[in-house]
Amino acid sequence: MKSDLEISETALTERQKDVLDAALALLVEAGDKLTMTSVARRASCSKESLYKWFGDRDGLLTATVQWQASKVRGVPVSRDAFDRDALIIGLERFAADWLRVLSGKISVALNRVAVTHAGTDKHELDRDLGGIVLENGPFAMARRLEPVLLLGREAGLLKFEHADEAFRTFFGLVVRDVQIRLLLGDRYELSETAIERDAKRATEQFLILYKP
Amino acid sequence: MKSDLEISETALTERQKDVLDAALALLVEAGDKLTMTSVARRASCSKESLYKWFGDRDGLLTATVQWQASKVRGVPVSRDAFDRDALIIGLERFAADWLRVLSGKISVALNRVAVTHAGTDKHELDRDLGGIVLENGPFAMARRLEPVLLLGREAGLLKFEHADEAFRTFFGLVVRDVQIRLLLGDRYELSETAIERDAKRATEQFLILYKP
DNA sequence: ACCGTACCGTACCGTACGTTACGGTTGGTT
DNA sequence: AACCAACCGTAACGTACGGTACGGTACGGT
Repeated sequence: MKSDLEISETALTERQKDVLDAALALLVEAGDKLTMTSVARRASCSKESLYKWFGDRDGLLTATVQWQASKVRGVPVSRDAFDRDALIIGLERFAADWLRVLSGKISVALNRVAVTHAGTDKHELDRDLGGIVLENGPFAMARRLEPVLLLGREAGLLKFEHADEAFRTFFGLVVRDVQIRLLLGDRYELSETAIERDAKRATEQFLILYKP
Repeated sequence: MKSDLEISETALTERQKDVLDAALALLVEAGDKLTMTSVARRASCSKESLYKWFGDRDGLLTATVQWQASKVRGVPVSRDAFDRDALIIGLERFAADWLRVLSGKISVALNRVAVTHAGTDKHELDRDLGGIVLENGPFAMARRLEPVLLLGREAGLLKFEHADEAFRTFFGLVVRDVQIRLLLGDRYELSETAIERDAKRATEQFLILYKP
């Protein structure tokens, strides 16, 4: 191993990453009917290795979700030159990024399996798919957006009491019924132009609601 | 049979309704790990009857979802004396009703199983759980809200181009991240006062965005 | 009294899949 | 060369569960 300094970290070998990518692809194609055998076959590895590396089926699913989550890290926002245009650009980019992720096949598949799992007890085990998705989805978005909102307020461009409330309203304006419709299997293509249009609209509406 | 005139209709006997209520309760408790045997035991009926009445497991699930859907019919809005207050009352009541339903255990359980099902191919079979939930959830809400919005515009209280777009914004302002968080298993209690507060807030925000 | 219908309870079957076990191959170390 | 660890492929095991079959009971009609 190269750097084993982290405390209790992933430390995935390349081989294991390949396996997780295979599992991810399978999850997108086949949903939760993904089977250990199918993953082994797809990744050209033995089931024994799967069990050695990931413990059991849940461990594999968890590792897969975390692996995908580790791939989508957001980009921060620079603090200097923060004026109204910068705020608008920032919000629009957030909204568009979010819609793009949300409507992607991978996100839909992952959210589906996490929702499915959230129904079957055995929560609290910190290996909790729903928690992981929540943590890397809405919550991560909130954390990333919060500094932007605070900067906006600091600069006198926004007015709100709690950043959390403001974020959740922005979330609603951006996502609307898109996610639930996709999760429920509604055919719903979101073109790039539609995404950008929606991002602009949500941002405009947000600015109206939270203008000083 | 009493009246076999309908083409392909529900025509549930009382006994069958009892069974579906049992299935519903089980679905709330156990999620999708509901098994034919458990339903039979809970409802004190034989598996043979389950298969005779509902065909197979999917048929039972579909019937259960439809049965629940048939129970929550909305109340219409009267057309006369439609002023600004009536509009506000109407919107707030819609929002509060919706939040109440949405955050209920039954709704969460049903949406979970529908999302799970939406991942497993065999769509398009018109016996489509996702479609049913969508139809009786967001789409039904849209149909119920549309006349209110149109009345509001007619009365010069609202300004919008497409009622659908306006509805979806209202949806976003009301639901925000509540539903996805609940579906993903986030502990999130929504008290009655919180519901009413949120309904008011969403309505206010909506009126600001769509004022003439 | 006899029969048909509808139903309950339960035993049973087939299969899919999670999990384990094992024999064989490869590649690096001594 | 000998050895060992890691891994592949596959066969096998156990079980949960969807689906079916069948015997037994209650009841209304004739």
